[in-house]
Amino acid sequence: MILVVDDEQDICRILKFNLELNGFEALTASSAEEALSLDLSRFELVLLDVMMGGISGFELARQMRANPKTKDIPVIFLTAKDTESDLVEGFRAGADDYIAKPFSVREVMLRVKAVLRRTSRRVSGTLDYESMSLDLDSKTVTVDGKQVPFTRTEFEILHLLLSNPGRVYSRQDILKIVWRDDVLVLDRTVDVNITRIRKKIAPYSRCIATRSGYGYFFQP
Amino acid sequence: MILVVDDEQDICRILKFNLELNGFEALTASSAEEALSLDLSRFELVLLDVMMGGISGFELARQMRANPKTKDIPVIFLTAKDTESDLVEGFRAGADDYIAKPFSVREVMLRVKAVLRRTSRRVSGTLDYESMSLDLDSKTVTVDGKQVPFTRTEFEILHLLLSNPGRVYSRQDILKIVWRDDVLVLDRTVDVNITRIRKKIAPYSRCIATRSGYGYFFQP
DNA sequence: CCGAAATATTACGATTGTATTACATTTGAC
DNA sequence: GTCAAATGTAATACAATCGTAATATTTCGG
Repeated sequence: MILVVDDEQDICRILKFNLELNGFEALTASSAEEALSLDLSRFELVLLDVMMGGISGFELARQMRANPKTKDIPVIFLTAKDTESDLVEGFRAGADDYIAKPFSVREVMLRVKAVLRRTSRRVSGTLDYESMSLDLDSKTVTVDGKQVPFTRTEFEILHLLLSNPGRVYSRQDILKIVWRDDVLVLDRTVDVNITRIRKKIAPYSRCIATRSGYGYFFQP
Repeated sequence: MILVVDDEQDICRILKFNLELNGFEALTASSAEEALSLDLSRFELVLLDVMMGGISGFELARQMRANPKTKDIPVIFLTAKDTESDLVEGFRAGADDYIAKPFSVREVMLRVKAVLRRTSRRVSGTLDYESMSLDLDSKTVTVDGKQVPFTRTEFEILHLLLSNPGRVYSRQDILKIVWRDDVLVLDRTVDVNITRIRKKIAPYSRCIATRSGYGYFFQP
């Protein structure tokens, strides 16, 4: 789900329409205040206008960064201003990208996809939960000090879930991120892999939780 | 120290700012000519725009490869062009990676880290594991006090794997690091060389481990 | 509690990925 | 140029992985 925040209604409409055309879900808000009234943690990405009455886009982004629940959500700024100080301020506020108005819709879509593709999955180091550890360099999983053999697919799924504990990923989300674009696979395949992962991380099976009707998530 | 070469001032500024935010030192140049006026040998990595007035990024990379002092400095190309032939020319000119514009800043940072991690190999001294020793100066391998004849390719691969025990290197990683940039070789070639290495280090064969779907790594 | 829908589990065959061998081509020393 | 070593490719054998379908179990809404 993508959130568009802009005080120009037309821009909100155009972006929402095109995002949906590209297979994304989208919601709009016409001010930072309206955005703040929403549960921001459920968005995967925020497209954010800088110049708005009331709270500015920069300020909203800063507030998002300050909140643990939203600090990792990527933000792309939309702005007519493109002077150096604004760019710097934008990135200081935590921009993942920057698009100057007037923009082409096509360019926005490209950048959205580019940012989402890399969203919040670390590529190096380890992810830990209690005595379970996932090493991104050696691509190994350790439970209670014992190394557990994981296949590539299983590893990638656990990596994804563990990257955002508590966040629910639909089967489609998981398919989009873990599987390559060109392979076509059934939703049910995810279930099977979840079962395999649960079996392998035995003591923590219940940490891979199911949200019936929605998908899966890692439950600390 | 990382050098950013791009004729768009904004891009230079954004990248410099974010590199510094990520703990790197960075310098910028707005043309290949300006870059050449610097002492390139002190940089660990160069982010290089392809399309620039005057000397192109490709040409600058070629000149760097021709100079023994700079030939091993990794280069990441930034480019709006993304057709296959450009990719081929890029890698021929010595690219370690390739980022198409528009890019997300987060992605650039990830790739910078990835390239630096890949290329951080010691060049002198010895690498030891139990009774196996790899001498980087004489380029010889010794197992149980006996010198084992290694070919150049085999030596380089073992060197790489032994540089980061436990870290998984994909076949593409290995190809990029061990083979010359202008040589085009199949992934499967790596398999064959791994087999040859395993045979030669007999007692430690199983230390060269396979991570199916990912690549190979040295297992202490 | 009941039925329907969603999820879990299992087994198995197809697919993909890896190992090994043999062979052809290239390289380099003499 | 010749020979031997080096090295990439292709062919084949082998093994692991992964997706599907069939079946069991759980969850959800009333």
